[in-house]
Amino acid sequence: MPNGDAPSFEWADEHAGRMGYGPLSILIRKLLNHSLLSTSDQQAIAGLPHIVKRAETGDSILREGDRADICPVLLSGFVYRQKVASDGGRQIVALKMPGDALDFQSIFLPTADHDVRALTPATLALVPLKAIEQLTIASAGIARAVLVDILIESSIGREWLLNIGRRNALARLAHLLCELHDRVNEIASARSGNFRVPLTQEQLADLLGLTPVHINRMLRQLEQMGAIGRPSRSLTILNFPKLAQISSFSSTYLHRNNPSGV
Amino acid sequence: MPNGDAPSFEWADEHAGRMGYGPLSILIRKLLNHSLLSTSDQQAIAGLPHIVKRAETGDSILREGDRADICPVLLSGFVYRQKVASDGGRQIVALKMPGDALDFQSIFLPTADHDVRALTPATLALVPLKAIEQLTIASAGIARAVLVDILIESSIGREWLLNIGRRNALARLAHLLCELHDRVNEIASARSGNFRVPLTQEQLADLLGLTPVHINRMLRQLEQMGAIGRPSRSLTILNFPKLAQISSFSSTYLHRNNPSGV
DNA sequence: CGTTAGCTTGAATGCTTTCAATTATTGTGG
DNA sequence: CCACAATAATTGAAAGCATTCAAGCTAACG
Repeated sequence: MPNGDAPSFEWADEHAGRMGYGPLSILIRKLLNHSLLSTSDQQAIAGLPHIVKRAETGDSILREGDRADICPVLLSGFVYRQKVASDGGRQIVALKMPGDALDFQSIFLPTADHDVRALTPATLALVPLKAIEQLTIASAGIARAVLVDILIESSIGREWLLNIGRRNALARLAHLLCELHDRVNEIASARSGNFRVPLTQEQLADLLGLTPVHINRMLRQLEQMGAIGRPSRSLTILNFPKLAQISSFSSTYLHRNNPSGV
Repeated sequence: MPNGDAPSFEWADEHAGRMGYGPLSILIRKLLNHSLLSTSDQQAIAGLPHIVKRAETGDSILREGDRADICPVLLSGFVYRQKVASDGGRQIVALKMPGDALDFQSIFLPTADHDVRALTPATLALVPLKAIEQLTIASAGIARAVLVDILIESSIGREWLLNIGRRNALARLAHLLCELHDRVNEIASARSGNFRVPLTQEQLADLLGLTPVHINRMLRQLEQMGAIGRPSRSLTILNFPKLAQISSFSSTYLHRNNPSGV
């Protein structure tokens, strides 16, 4: 049982229920970031049957090999996908933000190929896959929005491959922080500086294909450059432009267009 | 102009026109590997308007920043996706095989986030995106098949992240070769050993986040272990089990299920 | 038959890891 | 409220895997 002290990164809660759409309104908001949805589409999503559930840090939400029949939607908190190598080495292969659906994939691919775990305390809406599948069949607009979501995650994955494969440790770390900065600003109303990154050094290492020790040294370097701050045991972005310069960051791969601009 | 000597890896040609479905029959076969398609769905795909075009090794098929209105389908040969870092470093982020559609993404995301280039001489069927989009709207079965294709590519991308992020050079290389072996056997009728890999050492390096020099040394090591052969300037897989053992390869991430087994 | 792209090799360098030990922070229980 | 345990962060030194640099070689192509 968690005590009542919610950690940061619960912005989703600010919006829960807004627009009269209930918990799933955050999913609608997220989809509207890149896709157009008719009022009836939005109502259909809001009306999806679901159970709200709480997950604590580290909890497993989906396991490799599972055959899921529900699709969790992240209402608040952060979550990651991971794969584990035979020698025990772990690689985090995706980070998901509030409003993201975590397992559209299981609609079509029966067995999960990776784990999903809570990065921070999180709240989830568990939606039956059947219900989502029916919605995508009933509405081309919703099908489209779901697909765009999947395509953007793929695009991010490709950028990560470039990041891990071709950048040195410092640039790699800076690049990840830039992406986090941009993605978080997408859901929270943007306040450019200062954002507390909810990742331990070990998690950063598993995200970037490095070791915790080396992450520590690179963080210190970024701190000395004034790019980040590290009050007590946390990590904040202080100078986004500097991070972007170090990593040659360009956000085009995030595909954040206003959908009207089609 | 190419001379008449087709390189290896033109298996697609063996099937062109088979089943009376014309050039796109290979796309249908590929989709049938993982999805069920009604006869009318298959006919609809075969009937897609298209232009057949030839691409030579290294030709650019799609460029980052492009706004494509056609989706190339790979009829024969191999193709890869790449991203380029600001320092010129290149990362190959996907390999595509005959029968694969190369740019479903542009239906929904207007600007390309990566390049697509020919790895070998290749033939393409250029299909108007509009036509594909209409098909996916008209047939839930086709929409599903297209989506599954995208999801499997994503799954492969996640495995690549694990491979590059967490395995050493030798295992990384062995793992890639195992994947190629399996994916090629999926389209050609499987003959387990002996398969000529159409990648230069430089391309292998760009695929695995390594340098050509180190690839060379790792190849020699694999050769000495009897896992691969290197007649003249080419590369063949001799001992798949050995490669699988070196890299702890498991093919589940390829999601090759018979679609009837749903 | 020369040219060229791709492959091979050795030596030196270096980025990152590994190992090992210490310090700091958070949370818990007395 | 303080002591204690547990997790996370920090640091230094040594080792190692992979890169870089530079040169020579080989196969393929025109």
